[in-house]
Amino acid sequence: MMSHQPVPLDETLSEQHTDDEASYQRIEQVAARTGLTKRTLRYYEEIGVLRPPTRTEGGYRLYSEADVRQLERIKRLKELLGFSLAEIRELADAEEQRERVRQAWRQDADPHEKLAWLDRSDELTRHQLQLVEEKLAGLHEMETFLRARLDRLEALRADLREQLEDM
Amino acid sequence: MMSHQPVPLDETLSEQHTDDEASYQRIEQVAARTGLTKRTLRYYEEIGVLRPPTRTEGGYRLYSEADVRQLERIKRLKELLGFSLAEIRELADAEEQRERVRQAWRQDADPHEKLAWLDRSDELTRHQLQLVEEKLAGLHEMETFLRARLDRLEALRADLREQLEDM
DNA sequence: GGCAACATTGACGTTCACGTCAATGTGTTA
DNA sequence: TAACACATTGACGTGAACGTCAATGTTGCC
Repeated sequence: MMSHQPVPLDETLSEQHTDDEASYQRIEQVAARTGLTKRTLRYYEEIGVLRPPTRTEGGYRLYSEADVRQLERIKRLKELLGFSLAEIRELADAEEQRERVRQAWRQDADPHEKLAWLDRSDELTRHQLQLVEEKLAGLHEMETFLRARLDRLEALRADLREQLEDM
Repeated sequence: MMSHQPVPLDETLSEQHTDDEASYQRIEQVAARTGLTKRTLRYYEEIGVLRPPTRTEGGYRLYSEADVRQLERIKRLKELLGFSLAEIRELADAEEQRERVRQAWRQDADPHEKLAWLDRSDELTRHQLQLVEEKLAGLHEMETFLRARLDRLEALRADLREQLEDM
């Protein structure tokens, strides 16, 4: 009821202005860029896999470039790797935890506290890595199997060609 | 109403008796071995991702070792690689096509026909391989990223330890 | 041949990941 | 400031992948 420029509400006094926050985009744009639907964007926010973007005074969502990157990561985790949104949410939560730790890092001077945080971060990362490694192992097995089959097919083909030439 | 031994109906005159068909198992057993539920086994059969197993005269399902292996493949495709049952069904259909081609292989004497079949089989396999490669690439990227993070964490840890020793 | 244990087929219920529609408010442009 | 495109929040609908329950039939064993 009194808006002129589409200026985001918070982050105007953002601590680090990584020029990600320079260009905000509305939901339609982001949907088009990511290949997701508007409904999906709202849903991801609703269930907590995407942190709520900023809003205009009127309540329109304004997505940052960082948000778009996160959405693309989510999309890959889902489509390419078959993670459920629940799993993705776990990963995202872990990332946020890590982020908070990084923020607090410079605040805290106690090296023992810092070591504990490092260990926590390390553990989270190793857990994620393990998930990835498991899937990698399975895929490698399939790859090997399929390549072996291709080789066998090629051998058969060679036999056939030889047979044909001999006649 | 007149059954004595749990002898499967068909495949008793099976063309090749690969001693897979030697030990048939009932649904409970198979469920326990595969970690799937009985409902899931029936469902997979219903939607066509698993070819219907043989039955006793009374109608009990009897799964072969080959069936169990197929179920384990399906499970991996789903849980590890995130394929949908629709995708898995496509892959299974392709496999069956390949199987039929193999059966017909010895029947047909025309080398040109055989070459055409080889090409078809080759194409199916390459398609499957491509799906796998795509997922592999995505996972490798994630792996690299996570390993780099672990390295950075280790570097920070080393710094901290040094600091502590100096005091 | 009788009985407990396990199987079968419906049929309906549930969760996830959205799709779709309606009622209403916002942003931009003429 | 009127108009029109685009946004918002409910709310209900949907397809996939099963879970669960009921009614009934089968198998193995004594």
